[in-house]
Amino acid sequence: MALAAHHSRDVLEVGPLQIFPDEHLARAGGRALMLSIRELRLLTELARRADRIMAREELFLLVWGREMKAGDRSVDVYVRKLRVKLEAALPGWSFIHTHFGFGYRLAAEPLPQSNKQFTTG
Amino acid sequence: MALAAHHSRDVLEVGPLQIFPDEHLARAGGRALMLSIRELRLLTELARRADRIMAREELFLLVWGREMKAGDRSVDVYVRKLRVKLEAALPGWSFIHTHFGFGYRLAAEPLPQSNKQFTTG
DNA sequence: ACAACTCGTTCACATCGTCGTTACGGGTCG
DNA sequence: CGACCCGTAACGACGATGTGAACGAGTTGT
Repeated sequence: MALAAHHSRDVLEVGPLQIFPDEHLARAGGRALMLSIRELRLLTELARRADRIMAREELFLLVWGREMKAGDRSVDVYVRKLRVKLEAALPGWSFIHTHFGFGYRLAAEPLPQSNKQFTTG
Repeated sequence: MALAAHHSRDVLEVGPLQIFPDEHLARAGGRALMLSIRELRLLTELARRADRIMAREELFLLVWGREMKAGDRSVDVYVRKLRVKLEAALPGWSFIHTHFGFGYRLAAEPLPQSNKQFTTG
């Protein structure tokens, strides 16, 4: 626990997810994710407060750098994009959790197994 | 102004339950619970007077912010919702106890083991 | 310069979650 | 046993969130 202020040099880890903000790169179980700037930025800010609920307004301010206008759905849309890519990279995991009326929370949680998928036959 | 208002910053603990009112979040043994606004609010108010019996009218006033009308069953319904989620998160524990004719009391109590579930054979 | 592509933004519609309510039945107490 | 208290499921309405798609601006490759 050296210094606090600049997030630089850091690696953010959330379960099998690794995020290297300075390198503009995120890895899922070692494999690099193909994320756009906004996507990576959003994931990064979520990861900085992993396992805590973040309001849309807070996220928007951190990622877009300006106040969020009422009714703006940008955060939702990008959460969706992230979910699709994370799901593709790490099926069986769930990362971005909706807290109705509050915001989103990032945390690596295994998906409830729906044991009907492997019909080993 | 450092008066009563600072329920903030607090963590309410009841056995394996943790409640972070400011963060709109409650945890069961570390794992985040998915509660709605009302549910969280009700749990919070119960937790603030843990182990003491609270009348429905008192709870309603604290959670809904207005007087409870006679015959209103809202508190009962939300107690039920909480019980379901707490039971799912921490089976083997009992949290919200009914005091017939008086109200409810929050306290973490281990469930009496009904040792008939493991038929080891 | 042009075409092909990526990205960000915005919209419209679909789906889901929450809330307050009600009804019914079982539980509890006198 | 009878009156009341409580547990519980279900409903409709409303708002919040999920989702796919269109559009234009900017970028890259040729």
